[in-house]
Amino acid sequence: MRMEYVTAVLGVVDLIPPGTAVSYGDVAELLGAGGPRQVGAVMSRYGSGVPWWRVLKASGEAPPGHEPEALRHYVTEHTPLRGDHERFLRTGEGRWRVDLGKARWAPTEGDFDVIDVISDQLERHLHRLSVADDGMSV
DNA sequence: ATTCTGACTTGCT
DNA sequence: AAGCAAGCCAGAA
Repeated sequence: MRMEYVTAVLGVVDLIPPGTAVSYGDVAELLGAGGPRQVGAVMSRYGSGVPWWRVLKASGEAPPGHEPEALRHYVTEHTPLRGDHERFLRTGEGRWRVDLGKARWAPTEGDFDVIDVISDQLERHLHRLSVADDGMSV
């Protein structure tokens, strides 16, 4: 995993405000690089320092293995939820999801400016690498 | 070069 | 609503 990609992803995740969330695929799209699985890989290994619970599956399911912890955050910051999360809190049973329809983060103009800078930097690095690769491959 | 793996997505039952 | 198969993207072995 290129560290430039990692920092780019984390940079975007840091912008996501409390009470909102986006899918892994959304982050990849905002970044204009990589795919959902790449973003997932970054969050899995390097996401501990950022609001990782605000990035989840497109279905609204919390990051695998971190449901309880994530749910505490959602309740605290009033993230729109669907399903019986109350029961999940009490008994650990029951299905629930973040209601991405309502919770999906809509970046402000300022956010987009920051995102543009981040993705531009990333693209420069990637481009430079591809040029280097071409030179070495012949 | 191949094959396997994974904090993914989408489309179809 | 829940499960499944394919597709997808990169990194690792």
